[in-house]
Amino acid sequence: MRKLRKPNAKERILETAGELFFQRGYSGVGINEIIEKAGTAKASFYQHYPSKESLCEAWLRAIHERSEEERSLLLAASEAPAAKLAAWFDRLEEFLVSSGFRGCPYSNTGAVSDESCPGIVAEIRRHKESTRVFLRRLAAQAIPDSQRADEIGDRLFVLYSGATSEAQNLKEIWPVQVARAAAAEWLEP
Amino acid sequence: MRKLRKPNAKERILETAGELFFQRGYSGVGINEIIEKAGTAKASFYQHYPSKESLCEAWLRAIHERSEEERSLLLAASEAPAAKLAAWFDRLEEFLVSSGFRGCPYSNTGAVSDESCPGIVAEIRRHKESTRVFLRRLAAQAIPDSQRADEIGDRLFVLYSGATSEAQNLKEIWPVQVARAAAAEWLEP
DNA sequence: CCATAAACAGACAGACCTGTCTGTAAAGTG
DNA sequence: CACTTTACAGACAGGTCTGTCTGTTTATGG
Repeated sequence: MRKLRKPNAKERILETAGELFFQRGYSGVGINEIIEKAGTAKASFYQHYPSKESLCEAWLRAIHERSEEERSLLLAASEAPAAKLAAWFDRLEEFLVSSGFRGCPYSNTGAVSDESCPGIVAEIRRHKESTRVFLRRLAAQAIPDSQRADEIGDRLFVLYSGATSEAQNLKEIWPVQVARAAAAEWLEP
Repeated sequence: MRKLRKPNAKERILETAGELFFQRGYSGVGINEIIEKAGTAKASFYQHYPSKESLCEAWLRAIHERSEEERSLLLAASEAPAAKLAAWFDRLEEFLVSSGFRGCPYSNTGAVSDESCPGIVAEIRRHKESTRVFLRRLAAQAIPDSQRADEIGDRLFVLYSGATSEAQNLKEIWPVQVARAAAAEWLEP
């Protein structure tokens, strides 16, 4: 029986864990399943990640960085701010539909994490605050009054979160469409 | 050693489980802890509830009925619709603060429940749809055009959900205040 | 007073969990 | 070829989980 050694166990683990955490939740997936699906040994896992919690942090950090890139591109684009916002909601809609309405990875993870996982909680806060900043900047591109722009940005943040959450709970897309319509009204006064 | 028999084991279990499920999440609490804190025997538990899942359903049903009562009272009150809505957000704010920003029990439970728990998922949908209807009715009291009232009711629903969710994630109250301000604007055009 | 229902106590099975450990095999590097 | 790094294989400990089972005790209604 030949034993082939595949490189990049760390990345394979992160990739696999990401899919599983997203689909079934952090608490619903075990290390054993992750390493089995990733095709690695348990010893390899603990060589790269000191614990399951640290793997979760790495996952959240990874998807945070990907979304940060997208947002930078969108902010710098030459479209009208309202069009950018609409495109952003379009992306959310496509994401939710194609992933089976699994909702926001951060909120889902936060629902099962308390003060006993400070690293995870910190990643969630970091991402959420960053989302808030992004939406404030986007609002600022459409609204001259900076105080009003911050207020609208915060509203967009809350609305976006609710759309994601309720699309997940109801397995329906209308919350996103309702949110997009409301957001559009805020950006063209 | 005297063995005292306490009546109403079923209710004590439901009460205790409700607190624990709410504080630490459905998946974070085990039967053993519930019966220990409730002061009952395991056999007593399984005499009343066939499974942990059925206990969770009973819990969600119980808090759903309590909130339905509150909503009926609020809808029937003689205040102005905008005042009712403000009062509703006030209640949400107080609830979140006093409970340590634990968020929405339904959304939290939904984050760790998939198609393997159909009863739980059904309870969540039922409550969320009922919340949507409540807010549509409240909107209808302020907005004559029934189509517009439904649209605003749906927006209120999404906004309310986002406020609850992000207050939980950030452990801050401003999402609720932002949502209340936005909601107020919708109700006085 | 006796029969029955409801609650108690707690052991047990069987599965799963995280994390540790020992040892081996393959690849890269000098 | 020797040496080091990386990955594989899998047993193991120690714990938790749900759910079942046996048997005992208390209260209540007829």
